[in-house]
Amino acid sequence: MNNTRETLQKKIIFDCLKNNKVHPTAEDVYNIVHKDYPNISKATVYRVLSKLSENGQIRKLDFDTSSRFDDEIAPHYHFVCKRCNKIIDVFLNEERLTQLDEFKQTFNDFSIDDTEIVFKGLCKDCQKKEN
Amino acid sequence: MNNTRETLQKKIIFDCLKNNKVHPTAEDVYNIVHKDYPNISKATVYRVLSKLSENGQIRKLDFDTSSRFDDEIAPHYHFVCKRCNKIIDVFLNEERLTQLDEFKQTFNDFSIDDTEIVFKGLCKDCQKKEN
DNA sequence: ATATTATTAGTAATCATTATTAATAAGTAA
DNA sequence: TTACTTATTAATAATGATTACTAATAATAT
Repeated sequence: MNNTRETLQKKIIFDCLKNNKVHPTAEDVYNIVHKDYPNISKATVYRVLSKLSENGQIRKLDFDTSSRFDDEIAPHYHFVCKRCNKIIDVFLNEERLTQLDEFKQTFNDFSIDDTEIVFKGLCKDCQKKEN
Repeated sequence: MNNTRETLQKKIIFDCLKNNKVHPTAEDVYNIVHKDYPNISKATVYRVLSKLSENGQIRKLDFDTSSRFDDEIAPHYHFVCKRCNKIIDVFLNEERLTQLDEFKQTFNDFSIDDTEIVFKGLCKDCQKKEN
């Protein structure tokens, strides 16, 4: 006997993330699913997103006033534009990943499970507008 | 003519950060300064900390449910213990800083001003307790 | 010293998130 | 299929962090 249940709400919310790869907030997800499923509760969205990230099925990103959610669970990092707040995924190549791993092993005071890297600056479009 | 004023409150709050290098939240700072200056307002603490970080005099850290503030403005990164929530400063040596700079220059889609890195795992003490 | 106005204290308002609770429905067993 | 157990949900209240508001205060230019 399994103590979790497969519900329509969980499927809807998970699918929403799969179809909206823009790092939406819980509020964003609620607004999207609300269009097609107007009686889904906001608390359900928060709870399901929270549970999914606990289970490692999605990632919770905490570099903003409200948390954002990412269906991409492969190791990657983020760039945030200071002007338009756009978020761009940053993947490291093999060489960089190796460097990062080596670096993490140089610490004796702690063991590292997760690494979050956020780059901030101006995206291409906003650089143009700045001139 | 300067449109900002040097107030006792600003000095008290800035000094508080200098004397409490534990990455306190705004609430923490309020509680500390409140002991010696009971009529300082919580809104003032929030406003002054926000202004100081805008001016680059302190750093605002956003890896928690509430923002934390750091008087150390030299480039450095952070480790957060998942168990006891302790925060440890992580400084990169010259070699690593150079690697990071090189990496940042490989992007054509954006320019990078700031880089925030948060490592998460277990600190030495909590690793022991885990066994 | 006076005038101007940036800043503050105190508090209300807002925003994001979590807790509560009665109703619902997923999974199990009869 | 039907009944049963209880995880999950909808709706909403409560909480916690932060910001907005406003009259009073005090830093600085004149």
